[in-house]
Amino acid sequence: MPLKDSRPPSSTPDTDSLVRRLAGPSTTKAGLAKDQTEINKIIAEASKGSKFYENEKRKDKDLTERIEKILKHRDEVVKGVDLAKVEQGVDKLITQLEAHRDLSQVIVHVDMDAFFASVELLDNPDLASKPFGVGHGVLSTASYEARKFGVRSGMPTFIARKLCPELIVISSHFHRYGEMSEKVMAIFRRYDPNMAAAGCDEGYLNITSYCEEHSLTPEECVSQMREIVHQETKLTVSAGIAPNKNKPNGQFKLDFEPEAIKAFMHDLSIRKVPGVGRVHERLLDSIGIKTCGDIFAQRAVLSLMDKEFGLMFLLQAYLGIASNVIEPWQREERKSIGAERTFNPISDTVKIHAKLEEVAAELSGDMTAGGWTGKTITLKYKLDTYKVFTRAKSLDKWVSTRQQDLFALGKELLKPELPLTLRLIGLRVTKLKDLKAEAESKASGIKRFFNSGPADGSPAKKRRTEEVSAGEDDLPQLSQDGFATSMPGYTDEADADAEHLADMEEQSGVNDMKPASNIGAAARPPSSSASQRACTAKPSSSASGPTSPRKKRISSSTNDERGTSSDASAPLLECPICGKLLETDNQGLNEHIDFCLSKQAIKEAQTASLKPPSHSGSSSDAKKRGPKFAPPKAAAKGHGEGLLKFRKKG
DNA sequence: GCGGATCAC
DNA sequence: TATGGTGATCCGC
Repeated sequence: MPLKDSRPPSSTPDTDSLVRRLAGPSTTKAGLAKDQTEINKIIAEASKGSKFYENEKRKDKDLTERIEKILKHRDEVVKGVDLAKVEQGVDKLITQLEAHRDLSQVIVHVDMDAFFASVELLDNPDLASKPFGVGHGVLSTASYEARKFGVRSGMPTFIARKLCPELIVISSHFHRYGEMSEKVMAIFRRYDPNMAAAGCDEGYLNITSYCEEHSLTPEECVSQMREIVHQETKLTVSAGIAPNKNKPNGQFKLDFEPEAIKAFMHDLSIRKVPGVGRVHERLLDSIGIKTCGDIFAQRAVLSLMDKEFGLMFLLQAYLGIASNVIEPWQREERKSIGAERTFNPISDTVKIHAKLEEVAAELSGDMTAGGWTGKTITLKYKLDTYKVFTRAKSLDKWVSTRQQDLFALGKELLKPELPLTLRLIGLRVTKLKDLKAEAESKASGIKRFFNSGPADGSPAKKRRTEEVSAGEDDLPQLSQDGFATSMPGYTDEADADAEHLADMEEQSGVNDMKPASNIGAAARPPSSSASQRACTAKPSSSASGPTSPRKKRISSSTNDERGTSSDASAPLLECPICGKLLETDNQGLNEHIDFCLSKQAIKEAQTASLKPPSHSGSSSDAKKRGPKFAPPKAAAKGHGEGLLKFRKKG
């Protein structure tokens, strides 16, 4: 496209939102320091004119238009409505949520500091105090020194060098990260055998039992744990007891008091709430919400526009309430398996097929090693313009795991799309079937079933049980030779630090980042992610105790049938959302609430307890169209590890 | 069931 | 020169 752009670079100044967008998703936020705007400008300048830049510009424009529509819709919806009355309804909901806050569990969010960079430092002390990054075309992490220049994970190296000319770029050593990750996770498991790993450098622990049994305060317990990690691995880890986390090498505990929690949330950027990314941040900003505290002031609008904003989700953020159930990720939870690869743009169909074949080979290997098959196959491709498309097909039978068959299916899906100029191609299989479980159950009468013991719903108790039966041997993978080429997720605390360090590098203890995750007794369910999957070498096994300890976790997702589980025993509690009486303990109730916060449930709760005057909208709302905005209700649970695998290079 | 979006890591 | 990979969820149709 020899298209010329006739305008001088300066004639069309980038909008603020575009400049920020170009800075990358990992710019967690926080009022950008002065430096940050300067840095963003440099990044935007370096990107200017590229296809990537044009694509970001397009997305930014789309979002801007979407926001305009939302505001218009808001003005319409608010018209003639008694907002005070709507607020009263929301206040009732808040009261109910508050009444069921569970502060009984001590949840810790642990996060290794600049993980990849720290491991590299162990192996090469010469790097100490030097600005360096790890990665190939894109950095997966940056040392603290490099972050001072604005270098972040996820940043292309050519831009990183513009920000920091002396930057040292070294390649990744995933095998090492995997080894170290295992060591650290093993230490965490001493404190909570049921911990949930979130990527290879993060995790959530419920230390309630450990503290009791060892007569330790949460702070003592976590200090000790961090010290042991340091002694045994020379790596530092930050931890947040309750809500936030601090780093580097910091530790923070929030008082387990509703008021303290709300005060903490009040000034916390909405962007730090798990589930709120760059897009939702802008949408919320458009109606005056920048911090969790702002949610309260806008509750009437949020209630009237629940569909767009997700009222219950935001109220929980405002209150600092979230799930406090920590469980290791389980194999049954897997929903898809796939592979994709980026390359320099290709138009030649023969060459595109060659790439597709490589991807098919990789997927085949992963499916075979993991013991998976499925019923639906999805082709994904990204044009050289960065626009992404998917094409799927569901079969009558299980997808073959053979490379040639996957390749053939991929070609079939791709055919009607050609000709194309692509920069990425991928394949994914969903509607999975677990071949290992099947083989196992056939072989022996495995009893992987829940002995549903309702009474022991408390995580604390579960913890004790621990039955780790280790079965699993899977192991696999092994990379042959390998060199890991794929970028394993960035992670490493991705972001934030850069900006914070810029203005607060000194004070090591305070800088929270991320999330408001485990507020109070609520920990953010570690989300899924396989992020640094490539890093752990032998994953599975150790990881979670395979045998599913049972317990079927509640999915919190949309419409599952509402638990009719009326087990016996336990007191009766009323769910604030659905009003249902449950025979369970507080913990069980919390789980139910998570689960209950589905679209349907929210709707019921609102009409039942809110009842906005005019806007009762019956059902006509449906057509209201409009941009959608519904953050994950309860956040997914995290996996963490079972899927780490080793990638090889091709 | 499909495709686009958004998000986490 | 040049901007990742894996997996999940939600929504509209």
